Amino acid sequence: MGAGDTNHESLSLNDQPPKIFELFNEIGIINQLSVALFNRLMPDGLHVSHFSVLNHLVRLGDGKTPLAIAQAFQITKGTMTHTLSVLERRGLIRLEANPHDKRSKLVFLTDEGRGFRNNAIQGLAPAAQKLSRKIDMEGLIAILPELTKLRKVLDENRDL
Amino acid sequence: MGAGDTNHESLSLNDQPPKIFELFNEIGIINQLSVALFNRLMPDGLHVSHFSVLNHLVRLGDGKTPLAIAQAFQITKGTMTHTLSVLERRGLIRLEANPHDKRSKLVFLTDEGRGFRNNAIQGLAPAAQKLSRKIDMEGLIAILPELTKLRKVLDENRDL
DNA sequence: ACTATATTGTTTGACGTCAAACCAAAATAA
DNA sequence: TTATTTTGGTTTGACGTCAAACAATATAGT
Repeated sequence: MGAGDTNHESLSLNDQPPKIFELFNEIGIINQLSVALFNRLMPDGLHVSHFSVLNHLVRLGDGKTPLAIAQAFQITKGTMTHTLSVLERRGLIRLEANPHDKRSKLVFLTDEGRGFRNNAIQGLAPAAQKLSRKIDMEGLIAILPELTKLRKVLDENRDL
Repeated sequence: MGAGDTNHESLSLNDQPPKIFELFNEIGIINQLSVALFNRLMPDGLHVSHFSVLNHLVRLGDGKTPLAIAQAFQITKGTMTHTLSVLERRGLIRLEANPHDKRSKLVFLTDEGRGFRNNAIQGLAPAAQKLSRKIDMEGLIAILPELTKLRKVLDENRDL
């Protein structure tokens, strides 16, 4: 064993970073590059987070509460307040009072919101095509379950 | 085939999201949760991005240019300017003129910077321990090469 | 040498994100 | 019913991140 090797599995001061850090690092870079790419492809200077919300409402139906949407994306409710305010300012959603709970609101898509979502999908298509030709889909689909497992562990351990 | 199914592989308006989007989504959530976790564990309100820079300089040696560091982390040079300004304000690095190129600077660690990095590692250790007991390391290490491949493809296609 | 082009770093402006403090309404307990 | 606690949403303040425009220096081409 090398000098300074401490024989427990934590990150000791001299070690090379353990594989798990490498993994988080790789995931971080993939996230940055893919989000930056998506953002560049979004119309009107909007971001993938806006698209995600609109897409969510189209696919699962609107009339959801802000909190429910925040939880679906694992972001804080404060962040969702902010995202929704941008969407509302641009006229892509409408916020209404929740008749069953005066603390809360319900989010509805406007026609413009649906339109934006469809445009964004159109705009994404060419890049998705090009990318899909260079990517090993098989291999990536194969690792998806492993990532899902990791996500669940992290989700269950937010209080570490 | 269902009505509206268009039979090309792009994201059509009625499809469920293709697997590749699911993958990016899962990666995004893992990134958010892990970064938020790391940030919470960092001393003095600093963030994992600051730690990453200091750690990079310890492991690979300081006296690098800001641009070189930015490229190592795949972030823009503007972002690096900002990160370095925080580190400098806190006295964790020192910026010097580059004698070989008057446009450029060199980044050096201070003793405080090394200290911060070591503290951060200490602080990380307990959480890393707990997490490592709940994580399937084997499985994750196995998927690392697949992620690396994806990262490289994205990196080579920033201009999509 | 001189001009045109490329590169390093900074600035600006718009978004994202979190954690923590805060308010109002609802749910629960006393 | 009244008091206490919990919950949905907003606000604040500090960071991250990008793209685009800019200044200063370096390099290449002629």
